[in-house]
Amino acid sequence: MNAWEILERKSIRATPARKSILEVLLKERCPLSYREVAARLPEGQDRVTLYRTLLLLFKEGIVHRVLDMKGTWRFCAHDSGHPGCPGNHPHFACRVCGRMECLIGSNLPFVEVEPGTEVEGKHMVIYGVCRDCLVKRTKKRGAGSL
Amino acid sequence: MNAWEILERKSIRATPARKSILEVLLKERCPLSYREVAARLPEGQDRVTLYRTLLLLFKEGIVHRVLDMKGTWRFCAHDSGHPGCPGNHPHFACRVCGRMECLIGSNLPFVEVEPGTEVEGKHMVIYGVCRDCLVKRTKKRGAGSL
DNA sequence: TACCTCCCCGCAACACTGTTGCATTTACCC
DNA sequence: GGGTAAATGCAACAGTGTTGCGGGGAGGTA
Repeated sequence: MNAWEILERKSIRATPARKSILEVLLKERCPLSYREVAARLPEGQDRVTLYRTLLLLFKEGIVHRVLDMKGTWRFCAHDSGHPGCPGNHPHFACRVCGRMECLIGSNLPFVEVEPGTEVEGKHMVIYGVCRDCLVKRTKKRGAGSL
Repeated sequence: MNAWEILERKSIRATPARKSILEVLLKERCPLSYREVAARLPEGQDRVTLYRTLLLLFKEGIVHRVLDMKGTWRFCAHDSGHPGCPGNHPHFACRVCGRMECLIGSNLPFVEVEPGTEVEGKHMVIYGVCRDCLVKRTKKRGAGSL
């Protein structure tokens, strides 16, 4: 399903700004910060419109969002082929390149809370160094020690 | 163990600012934001010093920190009676009052990541409405319907 | 087609968290 | 008590995210 169809199905006006923002998220399958989305949009896109659109897409359930280790929101769209989407999975954040990935394979585990508490959702971020950055680091070390 | 002893044991200069900040965290057992810590300190405490001190306490392993649902760091000190402290447990964040609690009872669950990835840590936040806020809400509704 | 209304967009301004550089002051060791 | 390295306070900055407001465009109605 493309951006236009998704917006149409939710009865949201498919304006150029919304279409292009959603297209960016549909293309990149990992959670992007507002800054990363902006970098993939034609220059001149208003900052506030981008924020508002991301929030709209989130509230409509079209994308999910997760906080990275810097405290900024990242937004991600998966098509409906993934059960439990949007959002019901842990995420991995690379400390080196800052990239984040959805760990689609596993669902968020159950955690017991104090009785009488109303649970609305949960977030889980695993952080460390991704494979690409580990490889780069190893290569650098190798070159340096020659 | 009091603040002075903790700092002494880690060979950190026990300045008044550090002692009072650590005392606040030792007293309140739930993760506090810089703003909440500042509110519990005598007025006039410098913002930057507070940030630097919180970061120092975290890096020294005296406190742990966790991101709340607004993307701000919260710092928390537990004494060493808790196994896996500091930090190896999920947290609960109340959407209404903003308060956060440590779910000391359970450890962070294992999650499988892509092979070749280096995992350094993980964060888990369960969000919803805490018991106190639920009670208040119920009372309000009750009063309104009379 | 003309009009009208609602919603989207862009701009300006703001609040807040967190960081950096630098000069001054302080705690600790001798 | 003096010297030194570290801690503090101040000013300034960067970045994220929000709010208010006016203009303009899309879509519906007559």
